[in-house]
Amino acid sequence: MGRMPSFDAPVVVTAARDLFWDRGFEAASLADLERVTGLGRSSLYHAFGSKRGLFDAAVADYLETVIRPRLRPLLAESAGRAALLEYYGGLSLAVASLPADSPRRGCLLVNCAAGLAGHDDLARKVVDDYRSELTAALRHALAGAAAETTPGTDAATAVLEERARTLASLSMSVMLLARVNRDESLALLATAAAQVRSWHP
Amino acid sequence: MGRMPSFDAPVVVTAARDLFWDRGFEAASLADLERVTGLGRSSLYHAFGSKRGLFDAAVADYLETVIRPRLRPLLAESAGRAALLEYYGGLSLAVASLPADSPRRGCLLVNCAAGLAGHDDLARKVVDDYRSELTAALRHALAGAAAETTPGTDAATAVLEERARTLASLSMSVMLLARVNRDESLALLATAAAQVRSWHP
DNA sequence: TATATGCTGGATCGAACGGTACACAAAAAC
DNA sequence: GTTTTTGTGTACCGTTCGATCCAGCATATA
Repeated sequence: MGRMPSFDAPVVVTAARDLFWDRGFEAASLADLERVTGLGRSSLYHAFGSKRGLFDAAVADYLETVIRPRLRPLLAESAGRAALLEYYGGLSLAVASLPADSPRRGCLLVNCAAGLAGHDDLARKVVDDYRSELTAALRHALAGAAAETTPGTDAATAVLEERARTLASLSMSVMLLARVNRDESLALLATAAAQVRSWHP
Repeated sequence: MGRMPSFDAPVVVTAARDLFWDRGFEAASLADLERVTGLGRSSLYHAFGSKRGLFDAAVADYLETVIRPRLRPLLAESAGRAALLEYYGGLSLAVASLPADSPRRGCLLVNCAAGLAGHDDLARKVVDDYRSELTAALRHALAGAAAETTPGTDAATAVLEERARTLASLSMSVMLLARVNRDESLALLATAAAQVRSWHP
């Protein structure tokens, strides 16, 4: 009973997500959101309640369609050295192939860490959960790699933790630099891959 | 000829700098700037021309009074292992001692990288110059450390470059995380110091 | 077809935004 | 003391912000 929405919700969220990705939460205006989604204010507010509601939906979409597909191979049972190197390869391809004016440069959540998360506890938690998830995925693949290259010896968990933390931080810096200096971002990705190779030759 | 300013310019710039540091360029309103500086709009515009002019002055002050004093020891003739470890020690102290609601958490320029620098070429250049300066300082101290621990052998420049890039990236991540998860930020600083120790035992 | 329900377009809201105009006050120059 | 130059306070500019309201329309249910 009642009229059906004339838009496709996932498409709208994706369009909004790319705008937030590019501009950040505050700098993305409702006029911009109307433009990129093709929806009027009424529909936007009816469907998402507020600008923040739309942003939250965009973040959820970002995690599910951008972040997790990238991390999934690192979490596979068999993940190890090769999965790590493919992770960096895929990231390099993405950074290198994006046009300079693409809205999808860097990472929505890394940008969020420097912006919203400074004063919004909810946003801070989302960003920290992302960091945690990224670190866990890298840790898992590092453990697998250690089992491959030095079979039989359990890697010291302290070493594993430090390496995972290091790689996660390098990934975040890569995303930060992607908006500032693409060549440096790519060089950093190469450095991260080289680090993995030196740990697991 | 003419009236003297009734304010101390460096004090005003410092106050504005701390606000920009905390909120970022766009989220710091003129009303906020009036409040923290104690000056009226007229005086602000008369002295700095625009909000952006004040921001640029704040960035210059930030580089000169916050960044460069920290990097200077790394650039000393004698800089090496000890200088690097002291650099991380100082950073740890700063991150650990700042109250959770301090405006001076993280790094103004790292925040800028995720915000303004995305669409402002001038800001992008300032941020990239900062990255370059940070990397150069770390590279210099790493070269010194290599000369200390393995005297006589010139360190391979490629290795030096990768290590400098890694440490610079870790520093930027530390600043990013300082606004999100202080404990993780400190853990990352400890990891960076441990990395230096493992390279130069 | 009648009705109930929910989507949509457009107008509009009050608040906040960055920026400006101008009269006045104060101090240096003469 | 007069003049000249410059800083300051106040009021206000037009624009944009996120958000809301409401009339009208489309459609699933009965």
